[in-house]
Amino acid sequence: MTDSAQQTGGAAGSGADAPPYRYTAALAADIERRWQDRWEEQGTFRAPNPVGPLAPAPGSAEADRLTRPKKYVIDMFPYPSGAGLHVGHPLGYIATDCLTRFQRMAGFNVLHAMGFDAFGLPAEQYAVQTGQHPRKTTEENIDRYRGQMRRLGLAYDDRRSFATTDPEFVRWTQWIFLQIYNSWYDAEQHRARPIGELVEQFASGARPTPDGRPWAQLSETERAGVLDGHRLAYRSEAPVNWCPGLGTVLANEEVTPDGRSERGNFPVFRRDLAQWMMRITAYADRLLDDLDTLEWPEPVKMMQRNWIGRSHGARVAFDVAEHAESITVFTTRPDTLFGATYMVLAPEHDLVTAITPASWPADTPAAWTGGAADPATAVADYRRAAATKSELERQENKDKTGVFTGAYAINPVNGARIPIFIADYVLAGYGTGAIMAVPAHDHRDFAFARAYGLPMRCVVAPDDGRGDDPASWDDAFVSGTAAVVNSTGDGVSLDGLAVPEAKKRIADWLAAHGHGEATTTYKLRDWLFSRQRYWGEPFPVVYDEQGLAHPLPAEALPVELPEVDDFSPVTFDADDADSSPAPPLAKATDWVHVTLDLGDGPKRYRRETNTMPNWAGSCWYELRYLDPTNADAPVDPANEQYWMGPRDATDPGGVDLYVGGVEHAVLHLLYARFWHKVLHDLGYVDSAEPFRRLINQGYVQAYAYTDERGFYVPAEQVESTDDGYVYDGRPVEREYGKMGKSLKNVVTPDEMCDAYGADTFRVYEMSMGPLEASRPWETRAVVGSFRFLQRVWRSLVDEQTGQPRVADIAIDDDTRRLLHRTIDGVTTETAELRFNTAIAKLIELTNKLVQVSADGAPREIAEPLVLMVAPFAPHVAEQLWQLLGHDDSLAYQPFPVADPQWLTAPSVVYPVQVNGKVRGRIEVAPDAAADVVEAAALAEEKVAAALAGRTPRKVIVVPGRMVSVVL
RNA sequence: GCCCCGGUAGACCAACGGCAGAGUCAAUGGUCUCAAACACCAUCCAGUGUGGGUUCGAAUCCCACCCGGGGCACCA
Repeated sequence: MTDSAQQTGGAAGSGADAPPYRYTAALAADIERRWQDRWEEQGTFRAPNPVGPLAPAPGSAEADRLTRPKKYVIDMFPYPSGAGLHVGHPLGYIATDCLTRFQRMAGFNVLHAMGFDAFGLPAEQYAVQTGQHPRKTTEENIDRYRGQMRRLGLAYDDRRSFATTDPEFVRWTQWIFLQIYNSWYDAEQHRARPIGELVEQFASGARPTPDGRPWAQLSETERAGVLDGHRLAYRSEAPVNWCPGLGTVLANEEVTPDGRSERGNFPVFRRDLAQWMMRITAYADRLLDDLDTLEWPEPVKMMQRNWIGRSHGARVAFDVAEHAESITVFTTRPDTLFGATYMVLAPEHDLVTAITPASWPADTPAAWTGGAADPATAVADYRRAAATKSELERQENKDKTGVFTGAYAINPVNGARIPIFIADYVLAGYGTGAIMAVPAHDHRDFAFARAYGLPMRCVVAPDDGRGDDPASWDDAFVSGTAAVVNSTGDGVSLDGLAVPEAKKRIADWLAAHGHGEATTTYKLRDWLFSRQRYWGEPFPVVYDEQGLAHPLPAEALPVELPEVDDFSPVTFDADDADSSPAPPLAKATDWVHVTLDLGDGPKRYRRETNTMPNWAGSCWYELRYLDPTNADAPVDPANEQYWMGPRDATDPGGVDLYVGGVEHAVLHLLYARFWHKVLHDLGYVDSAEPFRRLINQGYVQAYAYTDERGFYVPAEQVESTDDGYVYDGRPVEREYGKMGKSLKNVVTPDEMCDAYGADTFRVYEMSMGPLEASRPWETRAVVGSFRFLQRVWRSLVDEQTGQPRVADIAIDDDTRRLLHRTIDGVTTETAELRFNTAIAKLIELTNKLVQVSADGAPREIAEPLVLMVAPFAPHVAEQLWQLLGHDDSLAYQPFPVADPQWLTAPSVVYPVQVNGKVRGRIEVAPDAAADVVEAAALAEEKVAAALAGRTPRKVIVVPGRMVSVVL
């Protein structure tokens, strides 16, 4: 496992007697440094904007670029961690860089930029430990990232880079927050509108207030409360995910299914706390439906669909027998209402206590009571047991448990008395927290009914031959298409209807009789937007003495973080569910208490001390690249329209290509879509979606090795022997996974640049496989890409003198055909991001070039080869281009175009199959008619022998491909 | 349990339904070298996870199963 570069002291190709101009790591480093400097000096990759500070001077080269079609291609920007980049991180960056370099040459105006998602926990935790300000840590890390990226030759527009922590960026993040705060969702028009328009509706009486009083009679506090019920950003006292171990609350998306924090894996508790929320649920339908307009990987779309979790069904109200209460259930199968034989409430359901009677009804089966003497005890015991069960235990144990409440409900369609249970298989947080149980047609209800001896009633006729007696079934019969039976009651009959029609009829009946209505529920919940952290965007909000929130005016932005001595929130024992959040900003009392004039004279106010979650900046950064220096708006509409606007009526617009890891499938991508849609509704952006096309790059994974004690050993020092893997003379176990410090298997791009140069590293990463595929890192294989570039170099440059050895040497037709086939293939493959096959074709052409270049390289091959290599190995390509006699950078040289004349061969060899086996080959003209080919095939010696005089039943000629003879 | 993605040479990966190999690493032999490394030349290497089906013809399309990776998981 020792790699060759290390054996030679760190730099490949170097040797005491190497020719002075051999392409070695040292020469590559020299070339790379030189071209990186030149690109920077000349602003080579600056993309012109239509308007604003980045608009080109008339008549400049950039002005010409504006006339071309555009491409906007970015990667998910990184959080700059203290560890720097390892070889896995830049996979996507290199891919978009190769693509955009190609697109520039192919005639597009290309916007390619990179920034930093720089708020976040690690810098803050470091600050807590060391006292170093997170800004300082962050800036140091960003500098390091910038250095590493520059060294890879990534061609970004340097004017468009920023960090989300930059005060100018924070200013617009806060500004967008205020736009969201000052908006409401008009469910009739399906779009966000300014809150002022809602106020007008209330004031004019066009929209009644919640309690019917005229708007003018409401107090200021009451009005604020009403409006908070509509604002897209609002404060609410609601159950939130409180994580004592992190000292902050978390969004639902940041909590794992087993109830722990995604970061840190600490326990999370539900607590009622006043927090900022984002009304993302208002956009549930559009976030779901618009997925269809996006070119995204299907798994990502599916994860978002699952997360939004829309389901259509009905709410049905069941009266409780001998009670004034009624219980509303949500069901997706209202057509099976006649099959409901019991009801289940979540243990936490509000009405449980109210409906539980003092004693068990007569004839209550012992199994239903949980062994308790009375229902109240049974319910209390069960609730306690359910509460102490962890989410994980609930999941692992799928056996249905529950207990009878002693109460009965009345089925509205037939008046049947059905027992009401509580059971933890019904979740408090979904639907209404109550279900009607239809054991014959639901797997879960079936299992519960079997366990507790509850009756079943078949109301959908099985069409799989199992018969219509549920007692004889092994499981529920679930069908969305079969016919409904046994469903005639109080003025309604569903018998004979197929399930979809039955759903509709019963919904109409329920609505007409006041028992319910068709409805839609979602798993998606509003987005918790407060964090008790220091290193985040402050909210641009203050509170007056009554506690009413006041947004700050745009001129007051950005609200900057105060300097503090202590960056830590008060953290608690990770299991201390009773603790309460205390944000670090609350300690900055001079900052918190301010005197402001918000229009009615100077008054005392208190600042919001929570900060925004670190998703805020990434919700809109793709817009800021478009107009990074705009001081009047997040982005000028003309610039947004040019780079991201919809292409046609069906196109949502957005970034032309977005590359990043699948781990952001729900969180970042859902939040960013939400903000974008709000900005779209309010008229700030033309595009309806932020990211038109998305590709998830694979992971670069690596082997890690553990010794007999289970400790990781440095992977680079492990050797592979016939007896297995050995470290320091002792056998070690190999495992495969992520690259990371703790696994001691990190390889950095800097090491690869030292050993081979950035161009080699780029070519290697791109030739490892398709972008979407994960692949194992193998340092020793990098040398293959190095050899390729070395062959290109050696063919075109004299290793002794450094002079070009290119000449106007004639090439034969076969070579010329290979050249044009390569151009054709590389163009297609590169445009489609199939870089591995594009590079393979370039290697093939290079190998041919080596063969024909004994006395010098034919210019006819050399020039297009250099241009085609350029997207992948830009530095060496620039150097060669210059040696070929060109003064300008090749960044905007037209990509070679294949001549169709040389794409067809002078003759075609057809394999001839007889009964599926290849028996011979014939060579004919490429445009030979089918009957000519057939005649030639049948006449071929070996084919004729195989035929042995028999007449073929059938002869198939596939033009250009093959001949198949069937006997 | 359900849903995705993937199984092709020792490894990574190619192959519009048409001769399984474009390319890379490794291995083996050679050239160069005092020797090695680098470099170069040459050679070796699989019938495509398994079983069916469709077809003149299947790695490719269909069905079932096995293995690996990922996602969801009592969502009514």
